[in-house]
Amino acid sequence: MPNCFNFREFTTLCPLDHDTIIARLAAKHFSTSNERRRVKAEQNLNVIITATFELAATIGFARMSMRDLHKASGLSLGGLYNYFDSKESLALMIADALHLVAFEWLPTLTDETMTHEQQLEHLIRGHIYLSETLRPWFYFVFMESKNLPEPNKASARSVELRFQSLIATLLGEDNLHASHIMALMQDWHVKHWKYRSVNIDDFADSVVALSRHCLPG
Amino acid sequence: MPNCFNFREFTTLCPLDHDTIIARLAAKHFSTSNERRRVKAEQNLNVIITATFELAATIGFARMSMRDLHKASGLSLGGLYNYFDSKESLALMIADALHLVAFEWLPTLTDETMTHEQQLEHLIRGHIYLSETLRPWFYFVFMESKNLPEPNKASARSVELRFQSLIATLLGEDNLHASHIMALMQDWHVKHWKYRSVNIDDFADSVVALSRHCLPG
DNA sequence: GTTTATTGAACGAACGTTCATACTATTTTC
DNA sequence: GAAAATAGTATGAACGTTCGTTCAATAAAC
Repeated sequence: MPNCFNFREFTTLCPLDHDTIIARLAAKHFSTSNERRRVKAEQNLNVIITATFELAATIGFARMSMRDLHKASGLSLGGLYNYFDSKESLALMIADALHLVAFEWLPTLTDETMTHEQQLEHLIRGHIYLSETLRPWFYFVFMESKNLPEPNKASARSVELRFQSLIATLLGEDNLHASHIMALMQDWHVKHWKYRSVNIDDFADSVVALSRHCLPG
Repeated sequence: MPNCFNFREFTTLCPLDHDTIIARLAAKHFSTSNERRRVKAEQNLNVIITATFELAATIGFARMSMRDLHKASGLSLGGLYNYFDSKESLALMIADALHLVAFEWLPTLTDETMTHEQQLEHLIRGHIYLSETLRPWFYFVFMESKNLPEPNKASARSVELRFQSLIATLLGEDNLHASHIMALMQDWHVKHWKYRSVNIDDFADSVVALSRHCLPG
């Protein structure tokens, strides 16, 4: 694992975390105005989204009722609707926020001065470490995207395919191997119950090592 | 790919397919009695489960209403309840049937006379090919298990871990690499929209080749 | 004629959403 | 600086709909 970042180093170089995304969402939907109000809006948005993640992970987003969310967040039933237009739009807001923020930033981890092997390692570690920092977001989007309305489902797939193409290019346009690497990386958040006792750097090392066998030549 | 089965050969040697599982379910819930009735019960169970797979794949099982299922299956609203006790028990029936039938049979593909490398290949191809034959079952269980009641969720995880242990043993108790191989195999049904134009034997070849790098020594 | 299976209207509960009302800061008026 | 006016936010009872499920009535099978 020489000359590449580990998880600890990643957290210092990555500008994205849960609070950052919440702040951007709050800024987008509750434009400037008063400072005290902005802080309050951020707090409320935070508890709403955090509670949504917990409920969706245990009983599923579709089974989660607004009354569940009201009880879990502490906000009143009607008050929730100051932060989204409908239950469905809440899911869309979360999915859009992750896609915009995460998958625009990840490709900036590489540049053309690096070897393909180095770029591959940066993308893999970047993806795994970011999916740990934003694990509830990644898990929610993975699980709930499949029954979003068609345009949003298509957009989620296109985001995934775009990242996969990035990897495929490094492998000499080998999309099958690129799919394999995607599956390996995503397993960290999709099946996280398996990895409770696994160190994330060990996991990333292992995926990177396997991915080297996918390089051409 | 010498001395191991491909998908075509697999379909001739595997005793399990969609109709087999339906027949077992029908036999279990509609004991002997009349022959004509048994056939009718099998047909109805078939359309119910097939319609459930389609609806769950598009809008999700939780969003699927009994009226949706009634329209899609052609059975009356009340008539559905001759085949299960509640909506939830329908999901449980499907999950239990797959677990019982598939994961008890898969381990019979190997025996101790084979090398570890051969056993590994048999298990991997067996899993991938079976998940193709029973793709709607595998996809449904993968997607819906996570929000089943706790005992059933735990049982689904234990079934998965049991199969993973089988692989880990072949790798010298390397559970991390065994997890990787599970993730690679499952990608075939979890992200099948990616593999529309991929030949299943090519896919299995690729996973087997990667898995060889996980063998010790 | 008796048994078995099917039907869909009807039920109560729970759903997402709304809105008149109450509250709490901030601004304006004197 | 106190009082009044204004604007922004929070509340939860109430609304119409849809949900999973039941069951008296009906049809089919033996």
